[in-house]
Amino acid sequence: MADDVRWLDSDELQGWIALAGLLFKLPGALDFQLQRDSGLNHFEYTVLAALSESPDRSRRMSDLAGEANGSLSRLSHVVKRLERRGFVRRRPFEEDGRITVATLTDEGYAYLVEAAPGHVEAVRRYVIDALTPEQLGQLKAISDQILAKVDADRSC
Amino acid sequence: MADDVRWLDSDELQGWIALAGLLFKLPGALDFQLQRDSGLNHFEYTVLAALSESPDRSRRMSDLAGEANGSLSRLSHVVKRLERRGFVRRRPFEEDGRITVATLTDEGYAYLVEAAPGHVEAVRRYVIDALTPEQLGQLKAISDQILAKVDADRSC
DNA sequence: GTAGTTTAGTTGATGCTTCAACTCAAGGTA
DNA sequence: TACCTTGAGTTGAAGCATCAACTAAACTAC
Repeated sequence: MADDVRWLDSDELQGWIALAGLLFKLPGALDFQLQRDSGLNHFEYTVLAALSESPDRSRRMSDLAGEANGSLSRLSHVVKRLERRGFVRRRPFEEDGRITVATLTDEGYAYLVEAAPGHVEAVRRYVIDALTPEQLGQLKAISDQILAKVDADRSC
Repeated sequence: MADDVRWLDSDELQGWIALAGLLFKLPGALDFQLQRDSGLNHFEYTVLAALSESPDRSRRMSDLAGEANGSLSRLSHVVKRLERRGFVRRRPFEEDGRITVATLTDEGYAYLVEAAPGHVEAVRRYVIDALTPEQLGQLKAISDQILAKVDADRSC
């Protein structure tokens, strides 16, 4: 057991504890609003939103997984659920049979349009309006830097 | 359908997308390291760590839930698992039979001591070392402000 | 052209989280 | 005393996420 661990000093600990609280609680709060008002969780919403902004409201599965920050397996399960509810359709891509293209249906689009205002309002209430514009910029830089480290680790 | 939704402008959207990425990916990365190296998830680790810093390594369930940022129900399930593994013990509180006190066992403490260096290293790699000290201070302020809004909503 | 490899996606099992329903103890209140 | 209410925790069921195993298509190279 190496005892040369660089433990966190007081400032580091305080910053980390605050972030950990955020990681535990904000997702739950966002999921709660979406689930209550629209019967979607945050990941499902993100998938629908990503599709709605894609050309032809369509995207291949692995692209979509990246866009929505989830694994391909998770996406596959979720798209199956969304397909059952009539919000998404899947079909194989002609030019390469390995590829599956998911498409947002009109019902799915309509459902997203209903869900969006409540979700945006929640994001505004919890995040945007809680911060100054300057802090929001700081948050973007901070998140990007952390994500870069996480992605570096998990992709290789 | 009211159409007076305050949609997000470009800066707001960029900040939110970056944060959303963080919310989706950082927990997974931390869970992955802990699970692989210690067979714990982040919430379980947090519970053990909270107990280890409590007087007598003991704390009543609802306190502990608050400290670990989880619901009482979630904590109850998790403590049951941790009890099965011999890391925690539970007993009723004499002075008020409604209260349950959870105590970290010696085995649990030893296990936590083994798990801590790897977890701290991951936190350092993903978060602390990715940021300047100034950014870490910003992150604490930002997180606290967001959490205040979330808690205001969910507790009342 | 066929054998092996890589790429894309799906599936099933397992485990964790959440929600609602429940138990049990303690504090009123009449 | 009996009754109601509140508070603390537990439990079971249902849904969701994760992991490993799998299928199938396409490329590679002999």
